[in-house]
Amino acid sequence: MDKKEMKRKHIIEVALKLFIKTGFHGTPTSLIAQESGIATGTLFNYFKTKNILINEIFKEIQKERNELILKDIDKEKRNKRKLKKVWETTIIWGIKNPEKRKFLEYFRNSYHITNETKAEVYKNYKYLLEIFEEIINSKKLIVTDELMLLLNFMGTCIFTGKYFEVSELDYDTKISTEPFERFCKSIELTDED
Amino acid sequence: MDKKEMKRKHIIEVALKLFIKTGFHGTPTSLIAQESGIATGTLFNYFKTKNILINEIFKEIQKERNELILKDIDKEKRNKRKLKKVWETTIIWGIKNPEKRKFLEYFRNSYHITNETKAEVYKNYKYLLEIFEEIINSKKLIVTDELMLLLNFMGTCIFTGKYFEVSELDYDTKISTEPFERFCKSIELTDED
DNA sequence: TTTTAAAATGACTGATTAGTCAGTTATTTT
DNA sequence: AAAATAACTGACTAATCAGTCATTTTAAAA
Repeated sequence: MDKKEMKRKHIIEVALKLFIKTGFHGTPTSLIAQESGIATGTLFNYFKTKNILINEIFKEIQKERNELILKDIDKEKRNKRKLKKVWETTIIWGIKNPEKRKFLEYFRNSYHITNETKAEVYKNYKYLLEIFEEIINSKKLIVTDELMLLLNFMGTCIFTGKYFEVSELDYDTKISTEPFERFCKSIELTDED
Repeated sequence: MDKKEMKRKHIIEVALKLFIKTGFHGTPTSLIAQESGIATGTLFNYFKTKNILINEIFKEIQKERNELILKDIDKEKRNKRKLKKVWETTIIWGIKNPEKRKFLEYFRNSYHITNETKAEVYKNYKYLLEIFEEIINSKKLIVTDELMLLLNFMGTCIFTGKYFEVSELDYDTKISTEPFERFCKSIELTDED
């Protein structure tokens, strides 16, 4: 990584922390620059506007998280194991990266994030939809559609992550597996699937 | 309701819409006043600061929603029926009040909401925790604790609400019941419970 | 070493903002 | 009806902010 890219990453890291602490409009660009150890003017050499900056942060985090979740997923043959991998990686990433997780939580629905940025994010869920479609077909489940199943899955997963945050516990496979197994039970997904 | 209270409610309604559209710092108090049909100075007669305003909105919505959910809940004897009531009311309220739902979603975790306000909100979940504690004990479930079960329940419930939002479907008991029944199945909760 | 190009600087600007307050209007009390 | 009180008004202020640009510093090329 060249010097310029390193500096860019550093600014993103600093701005991300400030944004989750005091919000977008609550964080002056002058402060972002100061905390990054650069002049205000320099900040705008790296990101043309403050809006572009927050969108770049969003995309960067989303990309990093998604690549991690999808990594090696195709090595798993069985759908249950695939889901388990997604489940665990999502939760562990959230615990290891509390600030990034919070950033996504805070700004996912905010008006600062452009539709273009949001569209990029939705693409990431395509592979999960396909898995659920397959499960519905093979198990002949009576279920509204794969989107409903995906949302139930994500809901339980995200809120299990929340459990670790609220209870301030370290990650524990046993605790994390429990709600996952309950979800599988509810759609009759076994180790054979 | 007296005139003053009506005006207060009106300002809250206007500000709520603006806040979810352009955020806290993105919404000038002058605009809130203008859209409410009052002078800027008058706004500050009703709410001493902008921060107090957003916290009041938050508390008001949370209270309204919670009272509706808890209404008549004790009329139900069986735990499954109690949960079903919570489930349905939560989702239906969200569909009927998309702006208020969004407001809670956007600002629940934001730094504008004081700890005092947040503490008030957490109290609302006490009755649900008790229900889950009872279920765990009576069913002798192997489960981390009642908080985990509560979060799994809320996660699935909120994301089922999200399903209706994303798919732009009207409320449908059949569609809504499906994921609820799946959740019950996962904890072996039957109509007899 | 000298020249050229790229990167960084920070004082500055034009615009905007939350909240004030002296004065006005509406309402209630005497 | 007059006096007293309460509610409302909006121009104003002191502060803040995103983004600019003329100048300086650093790095690369000749």
